[in-house]
Amino acid sequence: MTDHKIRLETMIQKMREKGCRITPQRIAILGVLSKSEGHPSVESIYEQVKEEFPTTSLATVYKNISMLKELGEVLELGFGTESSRYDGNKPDPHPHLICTVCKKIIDPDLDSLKDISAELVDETGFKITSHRLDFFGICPDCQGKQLPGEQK
Amino acid sequence: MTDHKIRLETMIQKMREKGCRITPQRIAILGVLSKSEGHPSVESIYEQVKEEFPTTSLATVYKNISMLKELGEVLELGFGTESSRYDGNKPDPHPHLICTVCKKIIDPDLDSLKDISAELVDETGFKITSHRLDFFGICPDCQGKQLPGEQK
DNA sequence: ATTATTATTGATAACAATTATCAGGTAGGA
DNA sequence: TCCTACCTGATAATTGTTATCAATAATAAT
Repeated sequence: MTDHKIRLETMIQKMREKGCRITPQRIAILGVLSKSEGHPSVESIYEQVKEEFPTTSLATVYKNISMLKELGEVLELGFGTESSRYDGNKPDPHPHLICTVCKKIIDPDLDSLKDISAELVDETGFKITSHRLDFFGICPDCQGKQLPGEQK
Repeated sequence: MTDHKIRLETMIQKMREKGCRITPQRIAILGVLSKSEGHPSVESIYEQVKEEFPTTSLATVYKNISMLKELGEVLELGFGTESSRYDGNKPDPHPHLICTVCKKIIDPDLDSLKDISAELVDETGFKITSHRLDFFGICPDCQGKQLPGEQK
């Protein structure tokens, strides 16, 4: 069984436990989330689900994602006015590296975060519940595409 | 001369250099930004400016902040759907610690970030231009206010 | 100081992502 | 199979922010 199949089953199980009904649209949305590597937007999920269920409404996608957020099964990455991106495979906070040109988002390996977090608790007395760490830059691909001499 | 006076003069000077006109409303907005410690929202800046200039429009506040962002003189902290908060005193990216109860934002001291950033460049080949690091939690004050036995 | 130019202001309309509403449909238990 | 509550789909409402535009006022030139 592939990773994304396992992840899909896990999400379906979580929903069942909460007494949610398992509809075909819901499975399709969970499916897209479990199989995508690239932190899709709602719009992107919507487009993919519509291939299978052409009558699907955008509202349905939003409602399901909202439910998954409450269940802690999806991580939302909001970016100001731009539409949010979602991670259905690693729902716990982790660092992201975002290309500001092509909007690609990748998960770098960084484990020095825990130390920082512990340091903060000592310093401030906060009870830390979550965090968000994003690095913005230009990926190797997009650096190559830049015209010579072009700045930015 | 106080710190915030110096900061105010710096911002006015930056504006002049860009050929911007120095209006009373503009000075008032810069004044609020330079003197506030608590990362104000647009709404909060608006309220403060209106005390001095009651006819001020919200649009004017937005336009001035937008201009300051372009000049690199103010740091915007967006939080999804909630309204953004602004730092006019430390416009370069730095970590924040946010109380999810009272919405207070403080600037903790953390300098291990540079190492992480350098590590990322090596690993991924990205050209990193900026970053964002936020910790969410409950501040000592709000921990005290929680009712005994109350969770979350 | 007066005038001309043009950025800025203030009021409001427009916008875009997300959320709420609600009638009709359907999953899942009796 | 039938019931009932949840879910879907279509669309209206919401909210923070941006665009529009006529009137105003800051600056440079006279």
